[in-house]
Amino acid sequence: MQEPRPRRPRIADVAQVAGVSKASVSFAFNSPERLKPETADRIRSVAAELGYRPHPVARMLSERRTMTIGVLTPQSLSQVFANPFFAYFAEGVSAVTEERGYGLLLISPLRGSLARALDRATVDGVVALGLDETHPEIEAIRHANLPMVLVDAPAWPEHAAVEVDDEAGARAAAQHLVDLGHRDILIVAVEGPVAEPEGQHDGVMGRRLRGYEAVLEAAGIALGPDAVVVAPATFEGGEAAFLRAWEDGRRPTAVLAMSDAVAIGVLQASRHLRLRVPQDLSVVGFDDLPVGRFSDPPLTTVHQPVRRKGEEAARLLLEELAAKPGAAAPHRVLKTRLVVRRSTAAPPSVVVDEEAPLPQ
Amino acid sequence: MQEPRPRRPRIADVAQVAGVSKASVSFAFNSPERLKPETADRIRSVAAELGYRPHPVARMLSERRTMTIGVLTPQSLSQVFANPFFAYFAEGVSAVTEERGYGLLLISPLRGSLARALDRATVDGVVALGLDETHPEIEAIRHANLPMVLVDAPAWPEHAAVEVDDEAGARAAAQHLVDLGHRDILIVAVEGPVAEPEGQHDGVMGRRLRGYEAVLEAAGIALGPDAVVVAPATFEGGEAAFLRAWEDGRRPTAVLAMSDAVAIGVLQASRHLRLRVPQDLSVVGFDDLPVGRFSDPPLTTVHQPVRRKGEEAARLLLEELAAKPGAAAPHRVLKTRLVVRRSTAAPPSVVVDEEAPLPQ
DNA sequence: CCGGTTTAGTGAACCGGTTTATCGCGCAGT
DNA sequence: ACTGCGCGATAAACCGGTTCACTAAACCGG
Repeated sequence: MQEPRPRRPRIADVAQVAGVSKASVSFAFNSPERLKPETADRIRSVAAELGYRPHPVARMLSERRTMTIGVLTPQSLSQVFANPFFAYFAEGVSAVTEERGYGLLLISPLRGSLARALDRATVDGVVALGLDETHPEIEAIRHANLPMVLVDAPAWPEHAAVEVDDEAGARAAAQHLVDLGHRDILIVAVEGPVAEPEGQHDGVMGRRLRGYEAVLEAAGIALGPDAVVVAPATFEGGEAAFLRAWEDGRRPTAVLAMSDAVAIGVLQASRHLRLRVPQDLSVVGFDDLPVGRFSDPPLTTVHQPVRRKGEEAARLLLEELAAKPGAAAPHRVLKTRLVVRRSTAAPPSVVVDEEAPLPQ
Repeated sequence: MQEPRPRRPRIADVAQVAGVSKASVSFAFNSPERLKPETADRIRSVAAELGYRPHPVARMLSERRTMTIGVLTPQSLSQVFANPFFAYFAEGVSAVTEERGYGLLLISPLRGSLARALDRATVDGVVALGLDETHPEIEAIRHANLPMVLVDAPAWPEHAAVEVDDEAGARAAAQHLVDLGHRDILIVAVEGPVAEPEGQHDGVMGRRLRGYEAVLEAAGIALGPDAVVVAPATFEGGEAAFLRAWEDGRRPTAVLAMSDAVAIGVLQASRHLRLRVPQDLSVVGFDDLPVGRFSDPPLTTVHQPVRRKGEEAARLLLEELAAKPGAAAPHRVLKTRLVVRRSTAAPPSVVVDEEAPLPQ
């Protein structure tokens, strides 16, 4: 049994019943000081009686703002949510949008097109996560001409941006393994939104890869063709990728994973394979998500301030919305830092050496 | 340097430049068959030149639909995102909304009021997650008179609902521990959106608690005043709650956790305390989130189809939107099922008995 | 009693689209 | 020559609010 949804009362209905003009009804809600208190009260009580609520879309149209901001992702939402990174990031942006009274709209490709989704999105501005310069619709998106702050994307000058020193973080991770004595290291990259053109990695993952490579090459470690495998940025993805590499005959002593989710998948895979971490295999992640503290062993990883990245991006966007146009677009680069927990150690052979002491 | 954001071209501008009426411009986009092909082309090219995109809010207003649906949560978004359950659920709803061309708006309390947030939300319908009958604003929310499907909430008849047999799931979990021989079991409940009135637990957590209690009491296990502790539904929450219980002198042989996130926190706490799971402590979770497969040991838990719950809810909502009003409100109850992995075993004393064989 | 300022409230324009009813026109049929 | 029809396009109403400019009445001191 469904009560027949009655036509929604509009402002004119309230006005008529209360015997006032539309304007007065509007004032009763938005500028009560312009009305005699008892008039305002009467209008409000009529409104309540009729069950009137201002139509949010109409309000948006005339106020010329939506009071909602969008989070744009080039992947489909089900992919996005499968990566715990996103929830943590969203925690950050929602913390500030919520406090400032903004709603949050998720924007993902609509029938294959991100530009189309953006066109349909009723937002005052957008924080774009991982929107690569090479995205096929980049021109259309730029064209939308919305206030936008870019996160984890090669900055282009007219928009504010917040990113992280990925390359330095990657170097720290690689250096840590090299210092421990590892020479055979498997890199597990994560798939971007779209396959990046081979050889011209410019996104976050490209930068991390460059960091890894720089250190390994400096240490005289050659990177064979099977040095890097890619996986979706999920637990399952990491697990499958490592098992696949193992089946292909790879026997690394350490893994550099480009995300914690993937790293935890690798941890699980190594359990299947009866490899002890860190004795038989070292694993280092990237991101430092909360879940990394709760894995066994706790994950050595590159910390980046994911939640703060979200907050910062939201903050920059809201500032841009408040500012008169023409202001400079700030560009923040946050720091990364290696946090060593328990998933890394010297490689097996070195351990053996230590156990059977040799002449120094 | 910001190019001075020029006034956004509107339909009238395009009409004027193209030398046609507003209606024709509209038709060029929405009903091209009503125009001579070359006219439509010309209009579209003028539009492209001017960088015209139909204003989404205006479009919503006149089409009288927003093509977006809301996900409503009584907690703040930063809390919501901290619980991996939500991401998994959202994965489900976004999978179907996305496929059907709907956008997704997150609705959480606005300056303390969920009703206010709902009033400002431009959505065609809402899936409400964990909206309790006892919510202080329940009347106002009902009043919004929006198509709504309730998830994990005591159903009220005029709305579609999808839930899960929480009590049966809880019973299965408790029975599993009892069968293994546990007698001293700590229950870790999770905090709802608002503190539920003591003694009158009607929400999901209340039902789970009833399931646990029924089995334990049937097994002759008395529940002391310190039998249940509560925690936020996060890794950290579970960890802290167990450590606190331990400090208070509790020494259970098993833990019934009302969520996987909490259970994984307990796993971590037990590592700190040098308790081996499952030898010294058994842990069973609830939800069966992906992360549970990746913990060490993999988590014994009550499976509920979280992702499918999201899909189902979204599907019901979209059906309601398409249907003429007056249709019955379906009410789905999905099944739970215990999945035994490696975090549960007989309690320590029993293990000792087995190691030192006794007369059968 | 008068001119000027407040106060309370109104009418109409506006936000930017979609859609319905209508209209002018060229053409075929009688 | 007149009618009817279909095509292509349009004018105007509508969606449901906010706000600007204005007015009528009440209030004020001199």
